Amino acid sequence: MLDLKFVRENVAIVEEALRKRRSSLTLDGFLALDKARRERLVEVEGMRAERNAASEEIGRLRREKKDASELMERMKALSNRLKEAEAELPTIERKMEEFLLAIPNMPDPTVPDGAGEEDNPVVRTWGTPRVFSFPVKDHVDLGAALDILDFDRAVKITGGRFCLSKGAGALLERALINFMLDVHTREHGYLEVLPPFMANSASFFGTGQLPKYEEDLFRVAGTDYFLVPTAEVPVTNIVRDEILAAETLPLKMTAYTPCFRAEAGSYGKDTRGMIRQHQFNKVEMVKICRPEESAQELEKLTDDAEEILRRLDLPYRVVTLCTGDIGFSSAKTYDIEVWIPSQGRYREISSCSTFTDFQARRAKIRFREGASGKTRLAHTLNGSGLAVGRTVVAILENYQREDGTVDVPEALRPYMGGLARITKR
RNA sequence: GGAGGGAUGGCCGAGCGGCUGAAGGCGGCGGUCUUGAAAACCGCUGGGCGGCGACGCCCCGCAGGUUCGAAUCCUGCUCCCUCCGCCA
Repeated sequence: MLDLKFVRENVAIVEEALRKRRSSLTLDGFLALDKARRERLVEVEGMRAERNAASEEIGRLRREKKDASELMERMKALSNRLKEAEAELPTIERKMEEFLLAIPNMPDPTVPDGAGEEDNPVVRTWGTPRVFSFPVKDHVDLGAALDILDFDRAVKITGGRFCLSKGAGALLERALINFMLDVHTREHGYLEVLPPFMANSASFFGTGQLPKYEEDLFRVAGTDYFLVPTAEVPVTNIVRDEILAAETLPLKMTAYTPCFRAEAGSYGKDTRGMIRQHQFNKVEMVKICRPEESAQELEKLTDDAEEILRRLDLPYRVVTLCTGDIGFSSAKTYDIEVWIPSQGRYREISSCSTFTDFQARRAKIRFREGASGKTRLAHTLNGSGLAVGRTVVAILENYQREDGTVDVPEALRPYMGGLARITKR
């Protein structure tokens, strides 16, 4: 959510940002609504002030055992008029709220202008895609032949866009989770947390998934709970409605969770394999920091995610999402894309964003400035470190051998009981 | 699931319907004292909205209601705690 005052005073700038985001939203009517609200407010508050003063006077009179009945009579009438005047406010305020909640974050000035994915500039590339001397298989064929990925059984158990991992496949998934968490906690200074895998609607409002993106979520029937689509939701909301001490910042947390996404509107996209699933594992990194630090923290966060790929020796590149491709709550996002041999292209495996104070304002995440004692909104950031399912895809495909077996990356072997190669049982 | 008890500021904790945005304590900040620190003493110390400002308004779990006036009374909801039952 943007600051109401900022929107009021910078309508042209906000509309320019919306245009750059290729958003169809306009601020038509916003200023009129805001004006109406303030006029009403002045009127109502004036009446309240009068009522408060009179009530005090009545209290004084009664303590002095004097008659206050005439004043009380007058106040009864005022009170009724006040109720009428107040009645319109909630409607206006609800409309204002809807307006504000629908406005996406302002893109950072360094975010390049562009319409979509194809306009995202490449920031850097690491590693060289391996040249295979044999026809490459994709992870579905590799996984089926090795009997470590079973999509058919998953369909029977649940349905499409689910996966059943078995044997070395399940072990690989578990090893990756442990490996990623260990690197982030032991070497990058993050605190490991294991949050609930469901969160209430207040939390989803806090990080911006609600009210706009409910159709992407799985709701637990008959409750106010939704399955988490990313650990960002439960972990960022750890500090919702809190005023943090400045010296505790930056807060750096990492969490493993499964992620549940309805993937509405992605029919026909990535239907094969485990690139796009309703449920996938992910290790997430979340930071809460001072506004002055957030730009630098985004760079570090992105590097923390890249480090995992470097350790796994998987070729990747980093792109900056352009204004047309950036997420609703994000001010700036780097996507890390890993090389997928079967597709001959890079695919997103991590998304690292700074939300500036956009989430913090919604979730009321503040900190107390040591010097002034003033409370300020914190900045929030998060990034995948990494999406585990897609890492499995990348490893199977990049480390495949001609005979259909798959080498285990050096860094993972200690996590897999020393296993150096995945072969059919 | 059944029966009780509770929800007040950064924390603990008072609060007959008017003098309570809220006693008192702790913590924090500033000062006196001290070579320095501690102790002692003094003062300050919640969040938000509107206004250039003086100032005004809102907030005692949430939402309604009663009343001239609600932290205090009433209704509904949410959450927490204790005991019993069930259960990984």
